[in-house]
Order: sequence, then structure tokens, then C-alpha cells
Amino acid sequence: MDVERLFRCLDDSTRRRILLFLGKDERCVCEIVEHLDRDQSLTSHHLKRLRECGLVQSRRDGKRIMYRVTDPSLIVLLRDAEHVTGTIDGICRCVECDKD
Amino acid sequence: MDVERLFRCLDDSTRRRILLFLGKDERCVCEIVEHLDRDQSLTSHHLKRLRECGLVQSRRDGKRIMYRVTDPSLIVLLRDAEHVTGTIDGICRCVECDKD
DNA sequence: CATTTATATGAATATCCGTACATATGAATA
DNA sequence: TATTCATATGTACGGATATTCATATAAATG
Repeated sequence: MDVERLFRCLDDSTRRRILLFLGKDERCVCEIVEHLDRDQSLTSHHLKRLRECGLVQSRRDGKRIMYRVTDPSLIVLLRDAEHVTGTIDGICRCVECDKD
Repeated sequence: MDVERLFRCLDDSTRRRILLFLGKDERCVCEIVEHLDRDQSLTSHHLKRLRECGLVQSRRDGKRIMYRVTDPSLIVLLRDAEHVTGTIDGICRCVECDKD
């Protein structure tokens, strides 16, 4: 996997919500669908993308398919990213002030 | 700025190369163009995206426009992302082995 | 074995985005 | 002030992608 695919995978809010919802727990698709409150089909498409990128893994448990994040450091990366946007916003606001 | 825009900005290899090239130094557009070895126009479009997202800032110096990264933690995030892809690759290879 | 439940896939569509090409702006210089 | 150098912008096009709708698979259950 390359960084390109990683970021492309993370640039969608639905996929990020899935990853954050999974966190460290395993969840079945119906739980994810309920949490997202979106179409089952759409959710499945996004799960496929996440699987193909290796960001999540799945296993069957009876009728259910259980999903989990492949690597918890992914969640850390998402948190870090949120922090960076905050920092940048702060700096940009200061620059705005300087200009006024 | 939201995480969405951040990742959308980082999902392009040309923009990531610009950010990594800037690092902590200021560089003018012609230096960036030379380093990327791509069209000046294309480079300018990417710089515009980066500016609009607040990831870089610019100032005029005579004929030249100097660019710098707004927040160095962005570079750290890029490095972290590369590390995460490596970790995930490792895990996925193991899973492949398990299946074989 | 027919039906239901849980999930995945395929096709179609609309939108976004990278790139190339042409052109504009703005500072420096002759 | 005409020209050149450095950079930015507008337009157009092809490709990627999110979403929806319809349908397929596969396990469980009656």
C-alpha cells in the first residue's frame, strides 16, 4: 500500500466514521450501518474500499461479518490529523488578524 | 479547515512532494517547479490548493513568491502516514501467509 | 427446501479533480 | 514604456469516485 491510497481512503467522512466507530472493537455490518444511518449498500461499498486498502479486516461469524481495524495506529493518525487541522486553523486566524 | 480537506489535499503525490520539499525552508516557485520537474502551471495550481487549504503560506520577494509550510507538524503527519502504511503492509502480508 | 436475514456486488449517474494549454498579472529591467 | 522574468488564473477534458437502485450470495430458520 502507498500513502496515496491511504489518504484517498481517509478523505471520505463516511469511511473515517467507520474507522473511528470500529476503534478497537469488532463490529458487524449491521451495527456499522445503524451507527452511520446510511444505506447498507453504501456502507458495504465503503467497507470494500477499506478492505482493499488493508485498513480493515473481516471474518464471518454465522450470518454476520465482523469488521475490525487492521492497525490501531490508524486511529492515532486520524486523531493527529484532527489536531493538525486545529493548529493550522489557529495559525491562519493569526495571519488573518495580522492582515487586518 | 476540516479533516476532509486536509486528506483531500494530501492525497496527491505532487502536493505531498511540494510539502516535503519545502520542509522547514522557504522556497520560491521556480525552485519547486525545478524540483518537481513538472509544468509551472500545474505547480501553481497545486500551490493554490495548498494555500487555500492553509497548508502553505506565501510572501512576495521582488519578482519571486516564496512559499513555506504553515505548520511543521504537517510534515510529521506525512512521515507518520508512511509509517502506518508500512505497518499495515506487514500485517496484511502476515494475513496472506496465514491463508496460504 | 423455501424463506428470511445479513451482506456483497454491479451498473448507472453526477460530481470532483488532475492535468494541459492558453493567457493574464505584476515586478524588474533595458 | 516595452520587454522579460516569475507566477497565477481560466478553460476544457478525461478519469476517479460517492451515491443510489437493483440484484446476487450465503447462512440460518421454518
